[in-house]
Amino acid sequence: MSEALSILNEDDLADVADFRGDGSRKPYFTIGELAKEFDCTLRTLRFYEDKGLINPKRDGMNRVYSRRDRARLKLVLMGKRVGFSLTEIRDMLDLYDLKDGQVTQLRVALNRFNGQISVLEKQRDDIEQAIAELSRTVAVVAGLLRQKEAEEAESEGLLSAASALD
Amino acid sequence: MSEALSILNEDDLADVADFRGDGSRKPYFTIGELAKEFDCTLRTLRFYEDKGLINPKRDGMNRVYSRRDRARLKLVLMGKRVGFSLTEIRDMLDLYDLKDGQVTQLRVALNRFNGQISVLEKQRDDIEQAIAELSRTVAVVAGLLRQKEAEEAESEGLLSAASALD
DNA sequence: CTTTTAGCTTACGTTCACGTCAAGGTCCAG
DNA sequence: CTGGACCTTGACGTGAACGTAAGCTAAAAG
Repeated sequence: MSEALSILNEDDLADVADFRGDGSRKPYFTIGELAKEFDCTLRTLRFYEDKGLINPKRDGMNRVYSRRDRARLKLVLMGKRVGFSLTEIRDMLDLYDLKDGQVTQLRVALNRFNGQISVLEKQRDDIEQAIAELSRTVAVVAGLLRQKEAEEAESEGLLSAASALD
Repeated sequence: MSEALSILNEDDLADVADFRGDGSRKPYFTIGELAKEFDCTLRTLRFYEDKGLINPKRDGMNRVYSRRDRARLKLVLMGKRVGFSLTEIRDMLDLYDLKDGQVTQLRVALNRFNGQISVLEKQRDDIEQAIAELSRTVAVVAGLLRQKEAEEAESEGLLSAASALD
């Protein structure tokens, strides 16, 4: 089992992003620690292992998670938040450790990476559109609210229906 | 059944975004038309109706979708792409047609809108991070590939099995 | 007039992503 | 040495989001 090329290992990626001021630089984690840190259940972590998303070592029976495992988990949860399935996430993670440096393999990987990027860009645009829409609506509602509040303060009388757009 | 206030109806929102040069300004759609347009199944549309996401009128037995229904469907699919559950989406859609103009209701709605906005912003940031990460990786892999190709061109030795696309 | 097309309802099946017991192993404090 | 705390592997259950098949109606097309 050649541990392969591993272009960029997640240690680097996540450890950079996750630089901690405090001195907690633990190299290994138990399943319970990770579950608590990322607010998921033990079952979930075992399930992810079952699906090949994480590969913790063993100390006897017990799972031992490296920083790499932890970083991968982080990516998994990120992926989930933005709507990817676990299998999609596994495929994406697998791209990170290509099994060899064959030229054709690299080409395939590149294509898939780029594909993934455009998917993500589309997704981001969708979200931005949604944000814009919501913001506009917020503005309108806020205006309406101020108006209502003014009315309410002014006349303590009857309420008439004020609008009907359709 | 007072059809209520409906602060911003989706007609406006989506019709703006969806301004078509051609003159196809159909006011009503069949289930099949919508299914084809948005590339989903009839079952899906009926399912969404069951879940209260869309409310087509009926012509006898047959469903008749208005532009409003169509716009809502669009929002549903957008929501799905960015990882929301159908119930979350329904809640968000419900915010669009508030049942009355009570001040407290408006306040509640405003809060939920703003909450939704920050969720979306977080999501967008996640995605942007992922894109950045992937782009960096692409750069690295592309460099590696160029290097490999150069090596290969240099020594015209043996042809080892070059492909295996499983 | 039959067949195709499009739609309907009812209802069971499926996949994903876990939840929830059940039944037990290991180690440490009291 | 006994009770927690923490871990293990099954295995069945569950909610979400549909798929799929069966059997019916109504209209259009050949």
